[in-house]
Amino acid sequence: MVVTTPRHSGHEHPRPRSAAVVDDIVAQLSDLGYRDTEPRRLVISAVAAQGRPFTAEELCAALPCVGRATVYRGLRLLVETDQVCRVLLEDRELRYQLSHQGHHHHLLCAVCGASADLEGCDVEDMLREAAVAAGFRMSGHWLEVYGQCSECAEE
Amino acid sequence: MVVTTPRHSGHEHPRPRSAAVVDDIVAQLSDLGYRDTEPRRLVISAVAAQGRPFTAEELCAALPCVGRATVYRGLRLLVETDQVCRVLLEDRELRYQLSHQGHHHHLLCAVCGASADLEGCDVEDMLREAAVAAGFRMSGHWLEVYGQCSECAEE
DNA sequence: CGCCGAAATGATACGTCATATCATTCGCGC
DNA sequence: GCGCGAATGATATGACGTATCATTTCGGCG
Repeated sequence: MVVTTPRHSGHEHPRPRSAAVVDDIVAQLSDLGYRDTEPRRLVISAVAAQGRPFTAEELCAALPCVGRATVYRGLRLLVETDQVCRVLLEDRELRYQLSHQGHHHHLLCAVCGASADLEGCDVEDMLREAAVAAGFRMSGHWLEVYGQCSECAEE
Repeated sequence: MVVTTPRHSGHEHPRPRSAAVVDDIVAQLSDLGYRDTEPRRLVISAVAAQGRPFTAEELCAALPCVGRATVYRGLRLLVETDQVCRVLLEDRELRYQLSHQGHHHHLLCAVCGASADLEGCDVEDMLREAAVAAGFRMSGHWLEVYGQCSECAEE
């Protein structure tokens, strides 16, 4: 269930755009029984502020006032509740980013680190068939695609 | 270039089958300028003796007489020369196995750890097209498929 | 409002995995 | 054999993430 953020009735407050995203996520977590805490909001806020896939350590660095363990726990919670998805770089470095939809895969720019969602590509069925041919029952998969985004490819 | 192991002219020696594989790999490394050393042969031999994807640590444990650094270096060399390929489990654990062919993907059994090569499935083209649609130039990808092999699925 | 139990936090210790360092050894071409 | 440079291995280092546990905080309830 996707809950859209309720609009304020009056004029716009000078509140950062991301605040709405944070409130939205906090509300969803609240529905699941997770508390609304200051450090957790800070983590979510920092996640929402990232422009591209980031590492857990980067998040820790961006949140010097929040304990490392809390950052890691918050990140894990967000992944488990599908608010954040994990992406794997070519060198096996693990990064995170806000997830915008259900299951999907990522195109990752090896130069600038930008990511794009891979659309109109359902490898799932293809993989399942190939798995069956090998006598396997497919239960999951991991797929990342690497390349260069249009901007970086120009240079 | 694939070099088949020369057969002995006479009768079969009681030499393990894997010895031929080891000789073969050592010969290929030699062509590339890498020396034929005792510890390296031990590493290759242990790799060839594995029945399924294994971790670097397992290899270290199987080779108590070889230094850890040497095991890791040997493994890295084998990966770089395409003698061994890396597979990634669902929990991000990295494993290795002898590679039998060029670029391909793996089906991994989550129960027994067995692996099978994914045949007749060229996701490459599909991914490349989807990448182009997103304005990316694809340069590589990482794909692992998880499931249960026929034996483990029965239970 | 104030209490209380459970959840959450954070400082820190710990564990794993892999690489860096560097003195010593060893393969191998001459 | 000789010697040079590759290879080794004991060890330090470091990245990354979790476990522990005393303390704090949330939020439901009377």
